[in-house]
Amino acid sequence: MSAAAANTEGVRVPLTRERAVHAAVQHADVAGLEGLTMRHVAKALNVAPMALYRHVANREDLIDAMIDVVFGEIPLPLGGAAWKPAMRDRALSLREALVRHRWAIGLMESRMRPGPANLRHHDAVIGKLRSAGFDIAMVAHAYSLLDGYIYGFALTRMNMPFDSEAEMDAMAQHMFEPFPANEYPNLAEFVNTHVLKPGYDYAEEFEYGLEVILDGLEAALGTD
Amino acid sequence: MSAAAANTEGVRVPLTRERAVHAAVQHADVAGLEGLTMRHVAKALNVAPMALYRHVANREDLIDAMIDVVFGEIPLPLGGAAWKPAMRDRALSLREALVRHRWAIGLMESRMRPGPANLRHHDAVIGKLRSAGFDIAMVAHAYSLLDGYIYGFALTRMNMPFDSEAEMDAMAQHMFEPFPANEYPNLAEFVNTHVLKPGYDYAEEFEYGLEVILDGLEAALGTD
DNA sequence: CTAGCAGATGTACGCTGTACGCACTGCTTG
DNA sequence: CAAGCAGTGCGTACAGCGTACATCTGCTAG
Repeated sequence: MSAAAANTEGVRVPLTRERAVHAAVQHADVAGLEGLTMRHVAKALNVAPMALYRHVANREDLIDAMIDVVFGEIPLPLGGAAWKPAMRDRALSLREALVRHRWAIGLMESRMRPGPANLRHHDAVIGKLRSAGFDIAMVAHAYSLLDGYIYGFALTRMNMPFDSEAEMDAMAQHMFEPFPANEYPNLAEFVNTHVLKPGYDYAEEFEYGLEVILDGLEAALGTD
Repeated sequence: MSAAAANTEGVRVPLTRERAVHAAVQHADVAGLEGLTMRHVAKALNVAPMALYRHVANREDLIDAMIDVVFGEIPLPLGGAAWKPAMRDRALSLREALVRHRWAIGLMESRMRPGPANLRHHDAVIGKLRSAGFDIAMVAHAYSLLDGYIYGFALTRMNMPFDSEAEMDAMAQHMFEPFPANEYPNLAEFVNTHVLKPGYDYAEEFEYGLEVILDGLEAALGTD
């Protein structure tokens, strides 16, 4: 095989920052952030590990770029819609992106080098709120509440990727196993009659809280 | 030096799980989760790295135990107080614990092996809500909203440990540096006139959102 | 044809978690 | 007092990590 990068078809495809970042995102979607190693990303691209360093400064830089990809997937609230549906749509889009890219939860707001999509996103959201009559302090309140809730909800549900109810049930059993029955009666009742109830849907839970927050902000906006 | 562990005074102090976990918590408080290596914890205890494995199954098990220490620092809502002040106190205690132990944010709710303090805590909180008239579905709503907000707020503020305003200002400059001025006017206005304003206090921001959520829950409880 | 150069590579280093087996301790028995 | 035993700490070793550095390769400009 030639020294130059080649894909599986043997056609020469030069490695670029974009290709590297995309491969990294795809890998992290499957293997998580801990499974994201420079060597694995390189292997996915049919390239030597050190080749990546021509296009990214280091692993942190790669992750910064990956986060900006996630921000880029969230539509900007640009239209003339009212602030409330705009914020609701943004919250749902952001949540969907976080579900697609679990590894990004916890990193979205803690990067020291925000990318352009990141800044553009926040600029657009703030602009939407400002033009809807939120003063600066109220923007801060709204943003804290909304993003706190969105990221927090994603975070607390991150490690619950149970597609089937049986899987969920097994996990619950596993967690309670080391403890005597009835030691935690309230928790047991809650888990048994609610979380494990057929048809329980996290997405509905998310939207309930979102409405409470949006209504609370609307009320606060009126009394300002 | 004898084969048995000895502290700096030469008095023999047997290594225990508790001592190991405590040292790990202290180390993580300073060095973060990434800086928490088995070798460093061992060094802090004046012990060989592998000695830890007599008391801890592996690094994950150690972290599980550390998380339970954090849960143990949060007072349980036991008294006869009304649910609202009880939930407010719990939220503030939890937030304080997360500020003390930044490394724990993102791990508190995602452990597959919850410890006894963890389960006791959730049991007590659920019990408080139930005895205040929340039905099971309403408990789920309240818990999702409150914990989502608490953890999310902590998360979005995690990497903002700026004690001084000058430090905050420098960080903001640094983040905007690579971009042309006025490319993000709304964001710039927000950062300059609010975040960098003297006297801006994150704690106040947290409590504002907390009141909105508690009021929203109270209203929903009434109309149920 | 040759020079230069950008990009991919191979090697190597210090770090990590931790499997495995040994060595030492102090207690429990006879 | 001796013997054995269980518990605890240690030393060695290995695979895998991020990445510094020097080298090699193949394209492009003259």
